[in-house]
Amino acid sequence: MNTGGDKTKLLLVDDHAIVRAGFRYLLESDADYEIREVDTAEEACRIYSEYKPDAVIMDLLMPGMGGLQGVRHIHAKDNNAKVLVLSMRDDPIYVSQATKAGAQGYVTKRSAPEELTKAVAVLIKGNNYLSADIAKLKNKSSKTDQEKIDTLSEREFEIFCLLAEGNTVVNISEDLHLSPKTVSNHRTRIMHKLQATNIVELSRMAIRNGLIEA
Amino acid sequence: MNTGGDKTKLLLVDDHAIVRAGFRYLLESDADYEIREVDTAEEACRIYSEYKPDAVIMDLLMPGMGGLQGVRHIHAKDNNAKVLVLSMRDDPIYVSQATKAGAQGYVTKRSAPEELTKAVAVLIKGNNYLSADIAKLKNKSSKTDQEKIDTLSEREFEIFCLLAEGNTVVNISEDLHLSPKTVSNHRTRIMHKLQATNIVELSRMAIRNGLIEA
DNA sequence: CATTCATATGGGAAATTTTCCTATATATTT
DNA sequence: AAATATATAGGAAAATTTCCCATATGAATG
Repeated sequence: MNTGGDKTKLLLVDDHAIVRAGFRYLLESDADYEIREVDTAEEACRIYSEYKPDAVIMDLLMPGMGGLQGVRHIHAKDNNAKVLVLSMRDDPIYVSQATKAGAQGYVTKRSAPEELTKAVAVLIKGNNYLSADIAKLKNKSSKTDQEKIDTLSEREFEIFCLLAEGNTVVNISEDLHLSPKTVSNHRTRIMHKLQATNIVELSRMAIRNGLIEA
Repeated sequence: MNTGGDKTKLLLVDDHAIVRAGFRYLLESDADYEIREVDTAEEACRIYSEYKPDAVIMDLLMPGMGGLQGVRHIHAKDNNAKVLVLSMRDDPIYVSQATKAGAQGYVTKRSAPEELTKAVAVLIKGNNYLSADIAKLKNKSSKTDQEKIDTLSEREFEIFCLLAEGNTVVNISEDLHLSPKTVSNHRTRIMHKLQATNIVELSRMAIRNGLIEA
């Protein structure tokens, strides 16, 4: 923990030196932290046990194992570890993934500076923090992609993947020995279930969720 | 190298044990290799210098640094390293990337078993190997995505990105204050120039090339 | 300077695709 | 036995896409 009178220790994990420098600047002007920086999740895992930081600030998109894996590893080492995830994306795709991996907080590059320091303070007190813009986005799309995809029947899921890969209705109907009408109707149902307004949204959803590759 | 009388040493890098097992089986029934397996590119880099394999067989899509990075690292360690890239995708998107990274060979999961063993043998003799199906695909789509995208005019590129993000023709026409007919005609031209047969292919091309996010 | 060329713009008509509604068959659950 | 979910597909209307054409404009070229 950090029960003594010594400084609160932070570990800053990001592959961009500029981002680390920015975060360090913000944090140091907010409170008297002791901060250590590393540029890979691998390195973070390596020094975690030795450095024993009060909180880790972890970027998600990094070369190597990536931040998500990093969070998992650190959480495995110390299930009281406090990890604030810093996403360089706008959308909250990784929020639930990060939470599952063991993160207590989630902010994006778009978050206001005060939010970033506040998030760190909140985590250190032992609470969770979800950035305001992310919370808003999460609400907007009330259901996650995964939840929507889960409502598809087996056949629908099969056709969903084929459509997402760019196969045409006629193509699929030939592959599956069905009438084009059948596939076309499945298609419409799938779009409804996934709340997609066109086929491109559907395809991107499949890509985002790792069902197919771009 | 391996000038002595000892066995030819191979390093098999793939995160799927089943694939490694399959490759090992094929290789062992082809020649008397000494084979070592690892499941990450990181691990491969770590043991490369110590194991000094005559050739490395590397999958591209792996958790962690990924195969491409792995090839680069190994090539940096030993610029005589022989690396056969094993792609789990059908399309040859990564061929030039892999070659640039320092790979001497490229085969896919679709390649015939004899091709896989042949590729390894060819590499060890010091030559390059490109699998037949990949060569065919490369010819068919003689132009790379980038080259095709480069043929788009400014307006076309603008509309290309909007379409790729899932905007409809009518939507775009309103945004750009154009007739839906105009955008629709642009759309058709774009599809021709990019040799896409439908809008999903177009979108995936944009995602693959980092123009938009999934 | 006239001409050629690429580009941007859109109309018209045909072809295709998508949607919406309906209906049947089958399997599962209650 | 009845209700429910799913897979299948037809018909008709609506929407989209393609293809061909035409015009306008600006840049490049002989």
